[in-house]
Amino acid sequence: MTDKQSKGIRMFDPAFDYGQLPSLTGFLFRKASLRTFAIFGDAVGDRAITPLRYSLLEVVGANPGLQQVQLAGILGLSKPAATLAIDFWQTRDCLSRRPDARDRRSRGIYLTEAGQARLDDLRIIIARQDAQLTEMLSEDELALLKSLMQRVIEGPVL
Amino acid sequence: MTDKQSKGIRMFDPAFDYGQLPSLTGFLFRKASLRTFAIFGDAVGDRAITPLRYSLLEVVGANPGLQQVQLAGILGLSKPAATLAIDFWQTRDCLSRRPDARDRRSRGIYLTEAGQARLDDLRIIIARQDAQLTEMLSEDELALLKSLMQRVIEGPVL
DNA sequence: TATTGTTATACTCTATAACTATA
DNA sequence: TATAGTTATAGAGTATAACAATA
Repeated sequence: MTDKQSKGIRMFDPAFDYGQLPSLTGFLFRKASLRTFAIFGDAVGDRAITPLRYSLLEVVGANPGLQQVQLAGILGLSKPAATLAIDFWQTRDCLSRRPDARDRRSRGIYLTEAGQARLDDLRIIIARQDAQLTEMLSEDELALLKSLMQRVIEGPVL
Repeated sequence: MTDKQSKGIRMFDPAFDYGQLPSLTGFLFRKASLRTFAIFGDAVGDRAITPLRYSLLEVVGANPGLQQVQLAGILGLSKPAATLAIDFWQTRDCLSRRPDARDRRSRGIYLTEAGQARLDDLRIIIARQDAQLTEMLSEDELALLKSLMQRVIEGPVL
């Protein structure tokens, strides 16, 4: 690979045959995720701030005081992975662990002032890069894409 | 997490606020990829056969005799990662490395007979699981989703 | 006994660097 | 000198198991 910038990542090389891959919706999702991840990194600048870590900050901001096990559940992480993700932001003075008076085993997770400021910044940067990701679609097409994606994500009604 | 089956993975817990995450197309792609990966695993049975490893088999099947560096480029892998992915299938008698008469440094990658049979099986299983992934969409909606996804993946025309 | 959170440990995946053999 | 492929090694990221404190 000669170019690490997202613009340089070619998704399909027309010189080769990809078999049935391009006809698989799941394969398209994976490719779209890769492009998302690439331009996410370009936009945020700091490669340490991954989509997962940003998600953690976003969820804490929207639900102050959650327990670590709850955060682990929401983000689909094991307890140790949640511990480390929280450590990441606490090291950077963006999150704090506060003792819970009612259950002294658990600790509520909160944004610090710096964390709130960081989140405010990131929300803007990331909303902008997300718009860039879909800039080739009209407003109607984007709304349609999102509603179709939502249905696929939620899965079949059993 | 109490249920590792794909059906048991709930994508959004209505008890919590996800901030701006659900409005980000990139976040939806990531969720859709996770669901794809989960039901891929369920469908294939063998957890060692990842989407990447299946992709390798598919590309080799469609382009017999490619060099390893070419495969690495197509799949977005480093050379060592390509070596290991090819090793994986060679160990299972599905791929073979054949010397290239014109350049004795390189080796062409080919499906073995067993590899062709394995690929034939996998293609069917995976096409079926892919259809399952989008079973809540009509044929027209699915076609629309795919064409929108294609455009997002290809990126802006610069 | 069960649960919250941390630490210890191991596994997978991927990368870069160093190496061999060719070109 | 440069390239194809392998091996050595290291760094993320994640998981399970064991542990301490508390319920």
